Amino acid sequence: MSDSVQMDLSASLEDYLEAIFRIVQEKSAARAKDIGKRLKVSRSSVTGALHALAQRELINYAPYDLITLTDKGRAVAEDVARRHEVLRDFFVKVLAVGREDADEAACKMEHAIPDAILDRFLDFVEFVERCPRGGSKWIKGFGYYCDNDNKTGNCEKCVELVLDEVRSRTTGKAADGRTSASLGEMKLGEKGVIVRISGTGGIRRRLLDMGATAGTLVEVERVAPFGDPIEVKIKGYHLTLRKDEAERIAVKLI
Amino acid sequence: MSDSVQMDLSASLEDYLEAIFRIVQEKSAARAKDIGKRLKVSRSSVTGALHALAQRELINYAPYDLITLTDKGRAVAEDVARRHEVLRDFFVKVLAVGREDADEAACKMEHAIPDAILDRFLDFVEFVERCPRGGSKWIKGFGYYCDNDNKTGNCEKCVELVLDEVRSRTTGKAADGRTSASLGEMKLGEKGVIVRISGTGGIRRRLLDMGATAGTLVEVERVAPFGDPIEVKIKGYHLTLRKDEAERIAVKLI
DNA sequence: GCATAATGTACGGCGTGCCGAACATTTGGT
DNA sequence: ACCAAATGTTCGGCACGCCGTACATTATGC
Ligand SMILES: [Mn+2]
Ligand SMILES: [Mn+2]
Ligand SMILES: [Mn+2]
Ligand SMILES: [Mn+2]
Repeated sequence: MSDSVQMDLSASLEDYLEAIFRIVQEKSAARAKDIGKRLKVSRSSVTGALHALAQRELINYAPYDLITLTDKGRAVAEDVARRHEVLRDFFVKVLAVGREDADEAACKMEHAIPDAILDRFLDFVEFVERCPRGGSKWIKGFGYYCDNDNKTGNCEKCVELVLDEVRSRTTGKAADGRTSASLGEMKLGEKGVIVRISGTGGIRRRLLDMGATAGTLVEVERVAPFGDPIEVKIKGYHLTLRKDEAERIAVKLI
Repeated sequence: MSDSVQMDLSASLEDYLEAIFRIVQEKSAARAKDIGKRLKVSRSSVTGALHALAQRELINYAPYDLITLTDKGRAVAEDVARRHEVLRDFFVKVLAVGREDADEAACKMEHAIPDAILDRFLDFVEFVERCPRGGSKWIKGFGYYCDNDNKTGNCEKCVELVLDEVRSRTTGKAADGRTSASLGEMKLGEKGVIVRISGTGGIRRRLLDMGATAGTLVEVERVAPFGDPIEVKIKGYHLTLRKDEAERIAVKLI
């Protein structure tokens, strides 16, 4: 359900690949020096890793040349980055860990987490995010529990927060009253739940491949000037859709 | 707050130490063969690791002899085991992962998790366990969410479960109506929150060292025939207390 | 263009962790 | 007591992954 790409890379090589992926995102091509700096490793170590990655056909590598990812390499790198992000989001959004610490820990643990458990982490974060609009109060109960040493009582405060949440629960409308839409109409930062996927093109395939069916949470991450393309996060994956593709996906706003 | 013992062992050596710890728990002394079987590693690899551990004074080792842990070794092993258990408990109790998978994942990730985040995991599990008596319904909401694909609606069912929980919330009495007690009076499996630590002996010190103050959750894990000694879990640590020590710790049952 | 700096690579070395084969010791059955 | 099986150790070898040094190439300023 989750993976599809497995390459059995060492933790070290996964980190090199992830670093290249990030650098390419920023600068379109990576240079050994940047990789070394990012991973706190010497230039000669980078060369060694590049050979290993090139031999596995994960990067395009010629001595002294700029480094880019092959298609296979990008797929693997995206998988690593997804593990990183799912863990980090859990640490930040559920455990209320600071972004820096969360990133550091995620980058250590991403190499050890099995797919099935990663999926659970993702599900849990989504459960927390979707249940009530705008962030669950009961998860705020945890924040209260953490911060205020409210551990002697029987968690009155946290139950109170849950009650607040339930009382204030809306009927699932967006701020402006819309209750359903197509993915193409959603605005930056809005979240929704997939209701139907009408199209028949490659997108439908891609969505099904990653297990995104009706009920799956979608979040709009980026929108280009004229609303095309639109970047969404689904199941921890970042997906770029053309406007006409996005319009074929019916969602219910939450 | 959490650690106190850090030895900078490799993941591999931590696993050897943890294995020895477990085997000694079961059989009082470990033999190389059992270690190898447990870690799926050859006998010669075990010998190598034993040298490394002996050199760090973590095990008592003489060629051909039985293997035991030094005090330092036991302390480090307990720390590894705690990381393992905190993670496993989170996977099982919060993410609803099966025990086997949870153990396997925990044993991979235990080597990569920072102390601060481990503490958060522990806090989160305790938050879930303590909030309402007998396991939080809202965490059952997550189970429901996972199992039944209840993802299209706006989580009505899970809110319903939270409401149930809030309605049925009791005032914090034990099954037989007791509401407070000393740790010495608690029965197997009961949970409570520390209210006061009267003693002045080593226990007070030990509890404070691991950050257990008023408000800390306690669970009774084992009780010897005449209620002495009593084994409790506090902050992920397993603690064995004499009856007279336990009686000096006032708790509120939950 | 050319000197010089910046960057990249090759190589040898080190530490870790694993293995199998050969050898050593202990254990257990007779 | 003795022999065989079980168990433990040593040794050489391999794969990683890192480093520093020396050397090669490329970029940059003049
Ligand atoms: Mn990493
Ligand atoms: Mn990472
Ligand atoms: Mn482990
Ligand atoms: Mn473990």
